[in-house]
Amino acid sequence: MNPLNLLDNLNEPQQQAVLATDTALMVLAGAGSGKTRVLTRRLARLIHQGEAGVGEIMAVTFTNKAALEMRTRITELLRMDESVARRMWIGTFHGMGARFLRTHAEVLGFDPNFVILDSGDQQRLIKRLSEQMGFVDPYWTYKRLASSIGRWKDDGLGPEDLATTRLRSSRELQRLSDFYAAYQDELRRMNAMDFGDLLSNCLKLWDRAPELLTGYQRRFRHLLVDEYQDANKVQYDWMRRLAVDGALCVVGDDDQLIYSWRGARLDNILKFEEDFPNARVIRLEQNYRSSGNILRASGGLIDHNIGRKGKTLWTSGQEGALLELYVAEDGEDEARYVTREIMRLVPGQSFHDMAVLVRTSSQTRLFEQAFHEFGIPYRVSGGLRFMDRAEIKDAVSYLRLAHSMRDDLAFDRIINVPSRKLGPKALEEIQRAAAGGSLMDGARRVLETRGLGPAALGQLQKFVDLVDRAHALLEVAHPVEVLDRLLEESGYMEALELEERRADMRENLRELRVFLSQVDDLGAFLERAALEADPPGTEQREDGVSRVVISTLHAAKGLEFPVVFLVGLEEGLLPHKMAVDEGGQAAVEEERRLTYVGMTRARERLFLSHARVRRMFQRLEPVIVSRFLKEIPTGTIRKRETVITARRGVGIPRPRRRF
DNA sequence: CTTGGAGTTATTTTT
DNA sequence: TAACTCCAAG
Repeated sequence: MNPLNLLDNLNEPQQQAVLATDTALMVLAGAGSGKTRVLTRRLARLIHQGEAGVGEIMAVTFTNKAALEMRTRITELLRMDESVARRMWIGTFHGMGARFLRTHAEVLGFDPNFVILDSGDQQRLIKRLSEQMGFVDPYWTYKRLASSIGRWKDDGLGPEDLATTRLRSSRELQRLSDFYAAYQDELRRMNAMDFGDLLSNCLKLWDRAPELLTGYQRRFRHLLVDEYQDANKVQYDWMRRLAVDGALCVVGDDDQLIYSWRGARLDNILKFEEDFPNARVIRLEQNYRSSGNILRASGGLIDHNIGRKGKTLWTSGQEGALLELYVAEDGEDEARYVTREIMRLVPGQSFHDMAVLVRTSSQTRLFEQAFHEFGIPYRVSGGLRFMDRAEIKDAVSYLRLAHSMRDDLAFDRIINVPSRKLGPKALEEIQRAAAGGSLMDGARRVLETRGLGPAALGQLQKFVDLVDRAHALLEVAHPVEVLDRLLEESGYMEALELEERRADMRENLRELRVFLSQVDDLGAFLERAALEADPPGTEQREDGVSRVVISTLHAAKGLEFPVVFLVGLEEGLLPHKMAVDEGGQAAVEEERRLTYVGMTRARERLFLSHARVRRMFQRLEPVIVSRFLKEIPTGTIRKRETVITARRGVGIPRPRRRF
């Protein structure tokens, strides 16, 4: 497009949102109202008009996918050179945080090559620490500890601030506060930060060195925040401090707030006008995505939420087809139904125009199986991610340890993988020898003092030598070579031979190798490995094959498809049992928003379904239909009769009546 | 001491 | 179903 026509094909409020750059701006953008278009045009215009240089704009998103998307669209819109586009600060909150903190790590007493812990690392550390400290409490499982600490960080609470939380007793308050503080000490000792630290340490950094903040405020002439409704306390503070009044634009939709479990607050939308008194608010309510029926159905559903700002989407488009509801016998039948419909639609639609949206990642398996059986190409997004696979984490841990010897979590993960007969007792000895230093140093000391049996010492020596050699090799060789040597000489590849899933694992490691070969700096690689669950070339798999997308509802936000299957509309799943049991009314409203997000992904056809019985763990449980289904206006849905399969009574067990 | 097997149990969503 | 704990063999 000619940059001069940046207002083409925009409606009145959209144009205003592109042009209003004199005061802070909040755009309340309903689903499908052209938000991304407005956002990219606004940025493109700022650059094109010379109101801000390419490097003076910051755009923050919540997911790497969204960041990449925005970057690509602006680059194309302005026909930017790759080298120029690179200078735009477009990324996730966490990515930006890491970037600031790497640059100024020493201000906070960290080494610039600090390690970023993912949630798995965090959990393992908390587990180890709670065992060490004798923190035993049936309620405070290490998982609960981990998620609570994460949540406190999201809420901007340090160990000293827990008094404001709802805890059972002052004794508990003290214990948790002590534990939280010990956890933070441990992170510091390891030169590590978890996800929450990437944000809260930025605030600390700016407190300690205000001139840095001033510098960045001057630098970033415009700050743009996407999916603003999902910002938590720390992200809000982060954003508010970085943006000078008038240089800020946030875009969000209270009906699509689906991350309150991570600290997102509706409050942010309400507070915006208080914190930026001159702020303008623009509402985008014309929907360009979905048919009238889909809009009416989803609008009827979301109307049942009490806590919302309220807005009414409208379209000038067609009513379109009615939604279809299918009641399946069980989960397998539901998957077969979706398969049949896809086959039926496929002459007119490409596979990649269709998506199956699920509440939990465990639901994906049924669809993968059915699609596999019927030869339907598919791609799973959300759910178990590339970087979470055991073999990938192992390989990355080897690299991490070679990169930073202080990375105790990496050490801990791989010291006995493959088995070196160095079990818990050996590790305990190493830990003792470390005496507060790193495990790597502890290992060296154990070797000096011969603090283990001869066989174990031999193995330990080999391990330490391997890491030392890899560390030295990093100076002169490409990381890929280092990885190859690590996996080969550690015996990891050999041990893989004994694994049952070795073909998969090998393939995954090969993909990791490809990804690694594309970077020239191990630090940059590890950064992305920590922050991006699915690095490019792994998740995207751009092989040109058109594939049906299977996605969790969370991962589907921001996407759209001509055909959407929203499955598992059952109590316990949607709304999820956890939300109903633990979160009460507010949590159910969030589940409703999640359903709303799913429905509004659809452009032309929306298929809903649920089963009559569902296999929960071992057991087939009778299903109660989702309350949300009843909240959808009846005139918008057509109910399809269950197709009675011939195998009924043979292959499909009937729900057993319980007494 | 380590390891593998048996038995048990608990299952959301993601940076 | 996978992830964890517990226990006995080597």
